[in-house]
Amino acid sequence: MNKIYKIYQLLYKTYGPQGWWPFISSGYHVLDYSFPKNSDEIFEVCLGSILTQNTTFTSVVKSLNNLHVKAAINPDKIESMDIETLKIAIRPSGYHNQKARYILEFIKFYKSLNGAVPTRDELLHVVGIGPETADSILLYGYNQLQFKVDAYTKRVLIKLGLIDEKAKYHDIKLLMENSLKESVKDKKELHIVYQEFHALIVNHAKEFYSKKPYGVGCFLKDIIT
DNA sequence: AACCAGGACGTGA
DNA sequence: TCACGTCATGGT
Repeated sequence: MNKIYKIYQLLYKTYGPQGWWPFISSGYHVLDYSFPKNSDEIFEVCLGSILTQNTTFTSVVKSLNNLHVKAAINPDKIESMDIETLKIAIRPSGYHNQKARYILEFIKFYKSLNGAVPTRDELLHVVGIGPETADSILLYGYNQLQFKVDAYTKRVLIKLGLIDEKAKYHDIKLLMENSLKESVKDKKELHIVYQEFHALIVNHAKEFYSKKPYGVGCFLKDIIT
């Protein structure tokens, strides 16, 4: 068994299932992987994925609630909104000028899909959608086998000596995906592992990797060596 | 008060 | 390609 999967197992045993993506109407959904249930929830994941760039999800929830009370977690509704109103609604999650534009750019793309599943490459061509946001949308919104790498993932893996400090997004993504594919053969189970793993890393890193020096008290170091 | 949060883009070298 | 500045609000 490879080290990456060992880390997953230890995190899962320690923290349990995370029910990662919270929905405005139904909240977290621990051990229920039947989400998103409809196009409204898919769009909500896309919106949240953009809004959460370099911000905490608690701030994103405030923004999503602001939109929700206007019944505006909907592509047409947002497009027809006054842009200043949109900016005010998403202000809690920061960068409201940029993110308002990103959201409107994404909606144009989203509507052109007509319900189809976007490819990763297509998403990357939308202004405001980088690798992590694309993977977030695909993994949590469209149930695709794309591992989402974030700053915490990199930080933890560097501390454990599993990647180089100069490792790039794609390097880390490949390490995670290849390691997990090797350990988990069932596709549905693998998808669940992708979702839970990212959530578990964030949960763990918030405690042990958010302030310097990183990794103090991190119990993952024990099983790696 | 300084620092960082579930990043992406534009610029110059 | 790559390092660096910028974007903004909220919590610790």
